[in-house]
Amino acid sequence: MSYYLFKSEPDVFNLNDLKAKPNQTTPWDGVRNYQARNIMRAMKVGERGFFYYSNAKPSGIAGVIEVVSLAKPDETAFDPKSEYFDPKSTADNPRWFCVEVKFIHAFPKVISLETLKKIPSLSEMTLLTHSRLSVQVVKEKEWNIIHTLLNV
DNA sequence: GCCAACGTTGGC
DNA sequence: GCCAACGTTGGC
Repeated sequence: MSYYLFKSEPDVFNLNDLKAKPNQTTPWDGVRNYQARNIMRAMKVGERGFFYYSNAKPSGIAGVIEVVSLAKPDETAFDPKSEYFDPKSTADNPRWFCVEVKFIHAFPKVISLETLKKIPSLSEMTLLTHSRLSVQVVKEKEWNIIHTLLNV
C-alpha cells in the first residue's frame, strides 16, 4: 500500500469542485510529466493521496482523495480543443495516462507548506526536495506524521 | 511579477 | 549522446 500527493491549483480545481462531480470522482487528467505519469501507472485501486493546493494562499495539503481506477489513457491528450492536447499521444499508442480519484475528506484547515517545512522528520519528503513534481509518492511515515498534525 | 529549479526539444 | 535554448512550475 502506497500513499501519494496530487497537486492542483485551487483556482483551477479544488476539493469543492471534486465533491461536486458525479460520484465525487474525476480523472486526474492533464499531467504531462513522465515521472508523474509513471507514478500514476503504479497506483492501485483503494490507495489514498493528499490533495495539495499549489500557487495558493497558503499553499498546502487540503485533504485526502482515493484512487478508484487504475491508470488509463488520458483522453484530453487526444482532443485538439483541449489545452492538454498532445498530437504525439494517439489512441493506438497513448503517451499520457490518468487514474480516477474520489473525494474522501477535506481537512478543517489547510496544512500549509510553511508548517510542513518546520517539521524535521518531513525534510526528506518529495514535496520539499522535488517541489515541481505534480504527482508524488508519500512515505507511510510521512503520511502518518501529517495526520497527527490535524490533532494539534 | 520575479526567478530558481528543472524538464523538454532539437540541432549537431 | 551532448548541450544550449527554451518553456513551465511554483514559492515568494
